[in-house]
Amino acid sequence: MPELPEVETIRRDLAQEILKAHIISVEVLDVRVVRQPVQTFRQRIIGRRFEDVLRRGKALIFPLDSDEFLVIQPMMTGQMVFGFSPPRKDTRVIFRLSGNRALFYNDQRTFGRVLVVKGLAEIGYFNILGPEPLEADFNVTYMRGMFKGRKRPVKNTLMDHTFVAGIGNIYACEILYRSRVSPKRAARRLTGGQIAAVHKNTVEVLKEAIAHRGSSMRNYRDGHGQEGGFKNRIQVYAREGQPCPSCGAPIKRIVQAGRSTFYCSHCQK
DNA sequence: AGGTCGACCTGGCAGC
DNA sequence: TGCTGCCAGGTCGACC
Repeated sequence: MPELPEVETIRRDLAQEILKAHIISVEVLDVRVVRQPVQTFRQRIIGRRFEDVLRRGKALIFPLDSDEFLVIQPMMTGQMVFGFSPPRKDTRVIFRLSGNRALFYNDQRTFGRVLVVKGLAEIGYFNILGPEPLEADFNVTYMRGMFKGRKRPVKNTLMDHTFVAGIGNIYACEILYRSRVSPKRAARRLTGGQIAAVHKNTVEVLKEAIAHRGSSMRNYRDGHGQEGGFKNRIQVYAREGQPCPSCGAPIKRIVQAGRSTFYCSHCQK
């Protein structure tokens, strides 16, 4: 599901709609996504007001006027959609807001996590997460250090959120394609030039994907339920057998650490 | 200690 | 129209 560009798009959409909105009531339609006792969750969220909408890695953070935080990790298929629409089959939580508005947490596979915490440190994810790739501390020097001595493939390293936050399977594939670096190459075997290219393309691809409101391959929808436009700019992900945009050779699919990787074996070395 | 592998789930799609 | 098997934007604990 959503990687950094998608979660950032949702964040921006919701920030336009729900700031200062009061949560009138909450309907938990599927208790599995609420990662704390539902009674506790309801007590701590009902009557509160949204003060902001933040993002860290692939998680949405909603500071509340109680100084607590509503945290949502959409995982593979979670959506956070603002509107007036009726619930869907995969709607798991409905936040009823003032003005007859609502926020729908939809999640086909129910891997997502919804909960209220006093501090973000209560959630393990935030404690192990690496730097934000669009912040200044994620520079070439940092990337050199993160690849140094790593035997594992560069693709797996890029997707490891303890090294850098927010990069998932789609963007790892696209970043390496643009960098002309093989996903199978051991991270420690990248040349200085390749590291610089991967760093530059990480920043560029993520920024471009945000500008196009993310990639809707299957389930992803933005904060208004619309698809993202970056899907049309994807060059290798989920394109097995189709011609490489650069050389025309068929895009290959391999499996690395249990995840599909798409690349051009002719262009990426 | 670094790195990989199931488990967690529902549903769409290809093939028979 | 089924059925089966495979696949899917993530994370984490178990295990090598």
